[in-house]
Amino acid sequence: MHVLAAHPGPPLALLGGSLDHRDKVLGPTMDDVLSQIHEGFRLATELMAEIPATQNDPAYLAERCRGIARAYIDAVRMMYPHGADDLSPPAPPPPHPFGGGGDSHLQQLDLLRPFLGGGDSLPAQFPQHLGRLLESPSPFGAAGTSSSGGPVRRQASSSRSSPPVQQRQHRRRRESGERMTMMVPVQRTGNTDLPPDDGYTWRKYGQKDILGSRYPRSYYRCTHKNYYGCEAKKKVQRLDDDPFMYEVTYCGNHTCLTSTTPLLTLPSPNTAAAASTATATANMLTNSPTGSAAILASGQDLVMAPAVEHPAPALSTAIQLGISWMPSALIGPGAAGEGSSSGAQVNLPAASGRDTEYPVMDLADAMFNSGSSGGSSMDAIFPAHHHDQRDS
DNA sequence: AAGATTTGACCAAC
DNA sequence: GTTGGTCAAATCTT
Repeated sequence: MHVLAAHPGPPLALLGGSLDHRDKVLGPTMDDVLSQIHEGFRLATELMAEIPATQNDPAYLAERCRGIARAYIDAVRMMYPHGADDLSPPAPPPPHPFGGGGDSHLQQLDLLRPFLGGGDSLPAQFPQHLGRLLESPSPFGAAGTSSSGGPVRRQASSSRSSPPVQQRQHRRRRESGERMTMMVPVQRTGNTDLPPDDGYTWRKYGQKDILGSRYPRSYYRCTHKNYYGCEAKKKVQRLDDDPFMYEVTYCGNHTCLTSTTPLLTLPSPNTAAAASTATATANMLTNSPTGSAAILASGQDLVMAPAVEHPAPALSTAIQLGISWMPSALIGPGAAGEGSSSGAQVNLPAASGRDTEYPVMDLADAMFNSGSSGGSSMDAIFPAHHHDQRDS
């Protein structure tokens, strides 16, 4: 369903003209394009098989990623050999009310770049603002949002009594440490009051009405705080002027290895359900709470926020996160069907027994299909997933 | 029963 | 004094 070849209709047409037409002008054939995409997939598959043995060799992995990137970019060039204009659909779909749309193709490529290697792999016709966006290194890490369980309603307890002040622990405020803010769209389906999932497990520990803000701010800390001493926290606040967007501020690093969980998803028939996940994941791909830069999405454009000074996490984490865009089938069956917010465990791929039904074709499909239905094509890359937060 | 959420209170930074 | 971040008992969900 997500295979490019299975989408001869509107999606490809949105790419600036049918390939059939291009064929008539001596351009590459559709078979050529598909072959190129298959090549990218083949390379990606090889890489996945090699990861267990090469995960400690970033140089090698980077080069392999570049090779994969080149394959897909070549596919793009086959379809758009004439420059930047060809990268944009002739009639871009209207922006999605939840923040998607617009330059989705470019954004998708852009968001992938940190994984794809050096800048020389990208088409020269990339818009300048995207180029600037891509200049910063790509820290891996996670960010996110999600809390387990749905909203709970109860009567305020008036009988509660506070403990003596002497028993209160010292509380710090306004930590000056690392922090990163990003804008994340709300979930398009289901309970849109829930902030999007980011793959980590969070526990809400507070909510506060913020002066001048219509919506309260929620405070989360890592679920694994007690077990691993993980000090990662985040604040989630809905924007006044854009109720469909959350401002998520991450503070601290995740030190809980078990929760460095990328969004691992299986393709879902309901691809539109993954808008927030897609964005959250996309943000993960380019940022991290410990990263060097933060992306703030303003409208449809991603805007780079001032960098923060933190090293990228361990390579193992990077790999885990890095493969989140990879064919879900390569990531192992355990990655699918998790609960509703986060906590999926990474299952690094076993070289055998893979189901290659959805792989990079999904990626290519999403890259090349803007979707006239209005949904972000990133959905196809990061389909809806539901995993249970409660992991402890 | 265990774990997560809600929510008023506390407290430090402005 | 105000505000934002955190605590922790009560409550809810699984």
